[in-house]
Amino acid sequence: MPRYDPKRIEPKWQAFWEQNQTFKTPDMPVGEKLYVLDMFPYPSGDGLHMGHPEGQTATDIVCRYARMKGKSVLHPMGWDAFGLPAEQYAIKHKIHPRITTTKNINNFRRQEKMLGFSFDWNREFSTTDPEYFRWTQWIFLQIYHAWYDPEFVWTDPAGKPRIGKARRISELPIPEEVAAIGQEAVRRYQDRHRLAYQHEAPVNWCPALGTVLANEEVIDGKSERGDHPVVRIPMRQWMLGITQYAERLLADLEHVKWPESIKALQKNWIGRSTGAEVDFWIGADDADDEGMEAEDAAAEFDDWCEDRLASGFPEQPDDDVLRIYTTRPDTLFGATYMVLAPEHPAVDRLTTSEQRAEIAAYRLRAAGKSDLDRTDLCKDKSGVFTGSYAVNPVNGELIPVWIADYVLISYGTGAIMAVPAHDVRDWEFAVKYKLPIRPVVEPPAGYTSSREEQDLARTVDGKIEMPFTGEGFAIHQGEFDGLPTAQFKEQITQVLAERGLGKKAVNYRLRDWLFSRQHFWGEPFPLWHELDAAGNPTGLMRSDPESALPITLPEMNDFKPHGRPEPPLAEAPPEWLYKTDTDGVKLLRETNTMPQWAGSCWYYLRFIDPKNDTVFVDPLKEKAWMPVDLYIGGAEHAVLHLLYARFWHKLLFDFGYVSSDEPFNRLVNQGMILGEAEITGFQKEDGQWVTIRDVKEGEEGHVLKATGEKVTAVKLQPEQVVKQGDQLVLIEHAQIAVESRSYKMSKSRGNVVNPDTVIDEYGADSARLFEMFMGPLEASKPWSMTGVEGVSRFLGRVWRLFADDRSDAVQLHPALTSVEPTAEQMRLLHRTIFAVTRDIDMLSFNTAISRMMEFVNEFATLEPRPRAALEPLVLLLSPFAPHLSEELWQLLGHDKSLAYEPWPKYDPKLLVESDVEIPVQVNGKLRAKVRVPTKADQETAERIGRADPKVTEHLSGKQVVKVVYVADRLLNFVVK
RNA sequence: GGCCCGGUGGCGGAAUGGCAGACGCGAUGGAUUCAAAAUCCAUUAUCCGUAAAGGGUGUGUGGGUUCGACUCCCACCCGGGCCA
Repeated sequence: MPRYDPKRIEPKWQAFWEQNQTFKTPDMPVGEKLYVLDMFPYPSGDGLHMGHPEGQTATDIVCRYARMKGKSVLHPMGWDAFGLPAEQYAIKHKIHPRITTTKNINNFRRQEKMLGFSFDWNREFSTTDPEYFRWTQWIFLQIYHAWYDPEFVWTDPAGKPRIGKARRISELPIPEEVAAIGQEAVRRYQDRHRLAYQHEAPVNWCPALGTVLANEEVIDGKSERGDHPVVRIPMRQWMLGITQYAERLLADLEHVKWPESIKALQKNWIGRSTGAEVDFWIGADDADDEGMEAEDAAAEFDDWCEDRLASGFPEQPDDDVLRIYTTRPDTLFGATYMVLAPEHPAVDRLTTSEQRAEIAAYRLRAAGKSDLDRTDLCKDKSGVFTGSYAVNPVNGELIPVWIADYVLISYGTGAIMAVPAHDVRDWEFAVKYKLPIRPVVEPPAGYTSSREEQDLARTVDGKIEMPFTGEGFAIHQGEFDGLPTAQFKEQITQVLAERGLGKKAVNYRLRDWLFSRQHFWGEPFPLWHELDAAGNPTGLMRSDPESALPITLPEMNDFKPHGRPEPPLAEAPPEWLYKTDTDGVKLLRETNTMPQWAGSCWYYLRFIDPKNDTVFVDPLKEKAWMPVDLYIGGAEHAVLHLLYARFWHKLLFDFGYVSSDEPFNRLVNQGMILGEAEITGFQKEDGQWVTIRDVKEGEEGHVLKATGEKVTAVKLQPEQVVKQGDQLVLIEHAQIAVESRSYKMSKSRGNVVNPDTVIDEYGADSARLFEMFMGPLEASKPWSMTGVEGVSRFLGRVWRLFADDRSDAVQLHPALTSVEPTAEQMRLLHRTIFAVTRDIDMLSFNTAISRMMEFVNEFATLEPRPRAALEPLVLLLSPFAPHLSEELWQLLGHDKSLAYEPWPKYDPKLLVESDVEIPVQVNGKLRAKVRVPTKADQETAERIGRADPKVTEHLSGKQVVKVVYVADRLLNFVVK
């Protein structure tokens, strides 16, 4: 009596697919191509979590379906295996990351194979394979040897005119004065313009752990592990010039089929704003002259203005000005002070001797804070006066220059003009330090202040004052009074530009990409530092030739922190670290490694041509398979991975290495799978229950809102609670409301569901089917073991539909015969084919499964069963539950795999019935249902409708004012 | 604080202007069985009605548009995510 037995069926078909290379993809597509990609998994030591099979089942369904529709499908899998966790594990357990990585990959592969996905495993690779990172390094060299020419006019291979392009560094025009100095000056000039360049940037250095931490490992200025203080210290870093692509990364979002929410996230991240750059004069830097004498200053300022009128606004600001960026140049007249970031280079020269000590102390404190802490609006603003003044270019007024950590060196120019009347942060700061506040914009009539503005209200001389940050009309600005903000912005920018004092500017929140990490387990840079005779770096670089790639990691067994912020590779053996070039110059290898993002920036290209050892991807194959048609993964990569990959892709496009300007045409984010729902009640120490509204989550566990008294969370069973109104309450104490929600799966919460367990108990087909049946792909949904049991029961019913579970051998069910299906059965079949096909096309897998359940429910107990009507179900089900379907297909007497069997077609004629039941409403209320011929005209429908006794009753004595009739949908009488 | 997503039975969800609750879980009753597992059948939003027939209410709250609103518009409340 063979029951549905996934343990027998699933390994059998997995072996079959592997032996027969069922899913091997041809080098070049035959006919229509479809490239379906899952986001690159990081093979962690924990194995797959339930989110992996969710997105991957969705892509697998799409792929299996597309193959049956005759498309050439590329569906690969590989591993994003460089990264911190393996290295930290290595430090702790003294096991080389290569070993743990291999072990983790093997475990991941085993789990993936157990789920029966139709990947072409011949294309598998890991980012840690030298043959892969050889090309990661090669692409880095393309970036390194490039500069961005924003004005370059060209035509792309598709014939589209374009402006702006990455070009070879050798094509960079060298200014004559630079060329005149000599070759070294030219090299340094080129280095400043490369798309990969070095820069002193702050890193999160944790002295106690003796290591540099990633931003996400720092929480509130402390290390995530160990809670040790973290300081921001400047270190030489590699940066990639992604900001050069900001405009294209923004504009091209319009051309991809991505969720609007993800596009919005990327747009926010890029953060384009328009405004003006304006120079505030601070006087020439005289060592002996501290501060400005008012009269002298006025005269010198006039001279400076005249010079500027003649010379125009310079590209780079001179030392005698502070350049600021503002989105509100219309408020220049309201600027009453300036603020520099504590790290701003002009701080030293502006600081007067009496302020020096205070400034120094403040800068030290600011270094200990992260950017996040500094910009947090809830925090108190703080700052220190430098003792110096700058001149407001629009009115010649002297205004004090402060430093404050709410201004970030990395945003805009690192300096702002402060307009307290029209900016909440400036307002807070001005109020605190008693700086003048001067309104220059009047709110439009009927304006109500925002809550944020109201929160800052203060009373001066009996009048309430608060900042106004919106747009309005200019006041107290002489000739400009009355101008609306938008218009005034334009005009003042124009005026500043004419006088050489400012210019229109576009600014991005997006920063250049900090591309170096002080870690061992990453791709080495193919770069060398030149050393002088004394062994010190000269600042000049040499790159490895392409023939030297891959640059592999040195053999090292000790990665423990050495107490200095330099990377672990600085401790590498000398033969790896040093060499002498052919011209006798001594070289030191770059010891930073690339960030984990690097490997995932281009893996989708390598899958197209994974074994190629002459190019990173063959151009013909690239053109044939790209772009990725469907890309599914978690929303956690909405910004960084997708932005970085798009950036690399555009650069490769500029150089003609790839044929499309965007890599991922359609993107879908699968929702998170949460743990099973938990019901939680709260008890005080004396065991008294407290209602959820009185409880809040404190620093350590839950506390009472009113008193802060600790309460204990108690896990409850569903039988202990009952729904009352819109809340759940205890059955025993109806006034006590409890909490019911599902949490993200996490080890600490102990609610993690392991795919291995689910497969062991119910089989891969049930696991896959349930993940799809739970709800819409994009939604977050709680896991449920009884739910898996439900779909498992469904598969059992499908099994018994075809297989005889009472015989000893596996054989067809005797009730399955060649009996002619009825018209009604054929209509159900074709409606099911139609619905399942449409739902797969819309990635609406949960409803597709429902339709198949309805179909099966209809036939499950029928005897005899018409084989002709049932056989197509196996094909419909096969993308969802491939093992069971293959087994049934074989049982039905087919000797080939169904993987390439044509997808069932529906007959549109069979979708419509001869007559249809429609609701009859009177004044919008349902009163009867009547059967009318399909597509009946209104007259017929109305006649049948009126004839219904219920309708007659509701119409009697009333006057019908209107009849609404929608064919096949409804009939509605509007009566008085 | 900003942006985004969501709020429908005991639970997951279906319906995107036209019969609210498809499908599944859970629950209840029954059949089969010596018994169980498995399987099958029936009921299952809620209130009024002894029951049936029938009727009222109902998609977070309040308003609006419409013959008709879970669906569209406005305001608010709550939950989640991302960013600050």
